[in-house]
Amino acid sequence: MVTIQEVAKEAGVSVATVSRVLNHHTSVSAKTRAKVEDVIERLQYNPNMLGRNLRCAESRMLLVLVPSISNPFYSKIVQGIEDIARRNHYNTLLCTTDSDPDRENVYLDLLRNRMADGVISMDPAVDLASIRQLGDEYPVIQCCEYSETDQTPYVSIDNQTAAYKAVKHLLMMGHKRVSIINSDERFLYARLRQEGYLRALREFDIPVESRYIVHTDLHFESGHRAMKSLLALEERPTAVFAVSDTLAIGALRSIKEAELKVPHDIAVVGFDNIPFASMMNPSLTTVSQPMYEMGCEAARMLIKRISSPQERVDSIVMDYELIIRESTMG
Amino acid sequence: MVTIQEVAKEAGVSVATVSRVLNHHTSVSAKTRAKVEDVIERLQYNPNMLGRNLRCAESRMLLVLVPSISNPFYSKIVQGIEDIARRNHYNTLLCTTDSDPDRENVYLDLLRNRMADGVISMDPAVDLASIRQLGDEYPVIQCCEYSETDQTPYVSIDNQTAAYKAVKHLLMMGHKRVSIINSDERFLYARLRQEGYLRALREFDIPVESRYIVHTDLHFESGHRAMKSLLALEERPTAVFAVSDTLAIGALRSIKEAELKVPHDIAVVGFDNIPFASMMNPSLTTVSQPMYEMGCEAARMLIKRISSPQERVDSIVMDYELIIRESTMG
DNA sequence: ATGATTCATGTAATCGATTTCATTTTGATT
DNA sequence: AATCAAAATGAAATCGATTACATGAATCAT
Repeated sequence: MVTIQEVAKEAGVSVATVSRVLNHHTSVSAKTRAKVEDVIERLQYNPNMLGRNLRCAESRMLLVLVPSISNPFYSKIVQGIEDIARRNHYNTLLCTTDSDPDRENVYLDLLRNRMADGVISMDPAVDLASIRQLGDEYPVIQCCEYSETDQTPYVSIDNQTAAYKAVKHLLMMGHKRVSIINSDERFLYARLRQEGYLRALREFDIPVESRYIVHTDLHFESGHRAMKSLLALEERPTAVFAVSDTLAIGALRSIKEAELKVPHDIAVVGFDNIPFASMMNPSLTTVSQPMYEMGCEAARMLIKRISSPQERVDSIVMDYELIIRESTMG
Repeated sequence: MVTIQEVAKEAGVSVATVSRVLNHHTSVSAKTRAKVEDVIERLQYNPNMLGRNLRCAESRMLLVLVPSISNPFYSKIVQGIEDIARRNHYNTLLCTTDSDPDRENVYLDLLRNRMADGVISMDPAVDLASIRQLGDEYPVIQCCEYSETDQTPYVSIDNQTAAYKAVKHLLMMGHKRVSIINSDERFLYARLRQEGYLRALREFDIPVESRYIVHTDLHFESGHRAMKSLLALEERPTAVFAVSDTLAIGALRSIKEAELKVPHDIAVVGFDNIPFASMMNPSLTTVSQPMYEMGCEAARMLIKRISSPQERVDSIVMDYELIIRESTMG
């Protein structure tokens, strides 16, 4: 492996000069610069970042924690993060936690071990207490999911109102028996979206029925199963609000298997507007979050936090949009 | 930040001893070990991996190149890679290239800059010449896509036969006008799958018609558009083989918009068996690759290559399975 | 021509770990 | 108690870069 020393020797200069050339310092004569660059080219020298990073006490890596990359919701966000990161000469370390605190902790060690300069967490199952504590010592940003009580900066949308509007859309179409397929209420977004659901029902004077409220995880199969149980009810719902498109897609499948028609027999609303939502048959009404932009903002916030740790960064609440498609409008 | 020096001083030993404790060397007395571990705990010391890695001339990072993480096909493979990597104390650096050679090259610099110890490339658009060259100097494994001519180890399936079987399945059901929605023939998998398609037609004495062969990229919208143009043909096909589930899903959407029935009017076969395939309406017949296992194997091969560079690693061709669902069987 | 100033370059310390080699300590054997 | 091998520990070199500081050369104003 070619090192800076060999380049220096070959070019007949000191390593300091080579380093200056590498880092585009001004105080190198054009002649020397040319000579060094020539040798670099000829020897095919590539600087060892471990050396540089050790010396500069940075890794130029951003840690990104997602529950899973199978959920396309996250991939757009990650794209935004990556674009901003790359533009600022950071690389991203994308880690899937499967919402497992142990795995999560292994990854957070990368921060403690200086292999990453900061972290963006999108995992709702994150141990919020430990994130808060980590946030005291390291740059941490939360994306989508966050804690209401502590001061870790986050970027998110108004989940409560978004859910409220989605459910209101169903109620305006005359539905009286509206179900919610929710994920675990441990997660803030799940609680908020359920609040939105309840708020809409209240506004339309519709009594809350616990049999219409189901909890599960975010997999297709779970949505499938949840819907199946709802369909088995004596008075089955005529509309369903799923807190994630993946759940809604599973639900659609269940409804089809029961040989019922969407939206005629049952209307379905999802959440996230993943690319598949528009491809479903019927296509899925859903709440669209500005995923790419959320990723960008999260990355910007993190980089700002890293480069000026004393400056405060404000949380951001972004806009969303209810996208009405076939699954609610025949 | 707490360093090994501070731990050493606090514990009243040399840094060498602390290092030995960290690395579980045997020649440390139980008493000293306990004392040091105590201090480590008390000071909340976390070793700086940049220091260690510089010294050990390794980064313990595996670079994984995928065209995009929006395609769920890759996420299962990546899971396999990650599991094996973590088990061997490697972290993975997941990078999306968007099949852009420039971006790809930026990521390969991570290898040259010693921020990664090896790379698994899944990008079919990879510049094969540059990968081969890289393979001479660094540990490189190709996954799914590979080069027939050079010796970079790969893990893949028999794409030609898999495609052949998929198309044969359509022909056996009596279809005479079978179309293929393919991606770019620059890619080996695209060429092989097309060969399989041709082989099946030949076997059934069906003349090849170029209007039934379309090329595009892998996005939904492209499948959607491609299908639309096929439907506009005077004699439209009665069956379609799409070389990717994403294309097939776009095609399904097109067919639905044309108010035709699948499989009654047109049968559709996809490729990859992404999780969405079984959720579609109708559910999608497709070729299932052992994605998770392929990822595992690729990671094992890469790690082997890294730890014993002189030893040869053999390429692996894995099994696949044709999964027949509603989109071909009413 | 001289001293001050700027510019280009080099020397050597430094980042935080590991590891070789030398030295000290321990403990068993006689 | 003396001897010696084995075990435990420490001093210092090392990985490959950056950078503070020193130094020498060139430029400039007077």
